[in-house]
Amino acid sequence: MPPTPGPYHHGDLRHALLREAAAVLDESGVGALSLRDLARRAGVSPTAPYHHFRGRADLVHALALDALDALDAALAAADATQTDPAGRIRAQGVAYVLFAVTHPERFRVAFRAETGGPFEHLAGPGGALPEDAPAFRHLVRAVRALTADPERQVGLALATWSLVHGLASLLIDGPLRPFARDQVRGLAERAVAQFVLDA
Amino acid sequence: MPPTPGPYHHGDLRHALLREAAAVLDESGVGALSLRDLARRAGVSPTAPYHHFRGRADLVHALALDALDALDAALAAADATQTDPAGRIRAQGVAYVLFAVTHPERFRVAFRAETGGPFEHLAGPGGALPEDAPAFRHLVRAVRALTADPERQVGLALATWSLVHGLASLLIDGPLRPFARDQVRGLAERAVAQFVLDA
DNA sequence: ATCGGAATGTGACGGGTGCTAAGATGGTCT
DNA sequence: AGACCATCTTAGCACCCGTCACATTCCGAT
Repeated sequence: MPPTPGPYHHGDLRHALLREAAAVLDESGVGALSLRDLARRAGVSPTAPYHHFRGRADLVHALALDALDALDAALAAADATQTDPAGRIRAQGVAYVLFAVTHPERFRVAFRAETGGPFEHLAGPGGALPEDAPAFRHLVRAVRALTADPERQVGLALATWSLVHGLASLLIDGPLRPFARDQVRGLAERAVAQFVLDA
Repeated sequence: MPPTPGPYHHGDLRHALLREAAAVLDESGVGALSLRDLARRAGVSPTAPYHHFRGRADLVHALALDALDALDAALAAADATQTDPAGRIRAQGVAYVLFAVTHPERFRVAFRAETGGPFEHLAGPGGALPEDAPAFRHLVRAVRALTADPERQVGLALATWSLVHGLASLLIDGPLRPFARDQVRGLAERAVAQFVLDA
């Protein structure tokens, strides 16, 4: 007899799976995720997860959305610490990089298009800024407050986001990994400052 | 009888596997790579590849090195088209982004740390620029030619690389994907130009 | 030239995974 | 009470990775 067969219906399997998945993700990376393993951890049969996710890709997709939400929240919080537009942009940039360095796996999974990333729905006509993209909208608003010139708005927003995203990526995956955690803040601040010096 | 058993020794299996792998990578992504599948394509037994690669991760690592070499070559070529330092930096930036958009899977695999990326050996003490990092050294040289101030050298090199790397990543995986191919060049040029305006 | 080691290739095996199909169980609503 | 539906289970297929012992070929040393 199985030990503690437990109730036939788990009650909240989907969230339990997501919790376990987040733990595995943080400590072993997205490659270590396995529906069967998660089922095992949740004390449920190997194929039970398929009633809550269409497949592995769907589970990863859900994690990506969560990660993007977390990043979005961190940026919103950073944005709220400042009042002047330039300060808001700088704070968001630093927060962006710090989030990536603090939660590298979450950051990676948030921007992984392989399994149908979280930006599918944004396939609008090229040329326009994705104003409502999560983790981007706060930056757009701050830039709007900084300058009224639309041309400059697009350029500044795109450049700032690219800069911090690239810095974050290089710090996580690239040749900038050796940089210690406590240097990151200074690095990010200096990088972002190059843009918003002139209001 | 198996059709055309072929010679017992393939002769050049390692390179054959790498060629097939590159093809699979380009058209289906790194996730679709399988040693057994590659062996099948090369007309060889399922475990033959293990005599040329320690495992799947090793194969991916080799592909990453190749991809990084290709990027490095593209940057060197772009660098050579210009003579003045600012022009060299701009040309490299545009080439960087164009490479990523043209060969997204190669670009991705080049900067994938999950399976022990190609930047392992660069784990030097933090704070110093990785001068000899492939795909980075040409930029460092151009920056050196632009300004003599070491502080400014570091800032400019890091910021430029971060900018183009981030732009490339966002165009490939992120919310900037809808941007059409022919807009990319202009986007990259405008972004890079914001830095090297002042010599 | 031959002999023996090293490199390369083969087949079978254990452990793991994703995913589907068919049946069992338990809430829920009329 | 009865019927329905979501949830969970068992069984099974196909694929994969990596290791093992064994076969074949090449190549250099004697």
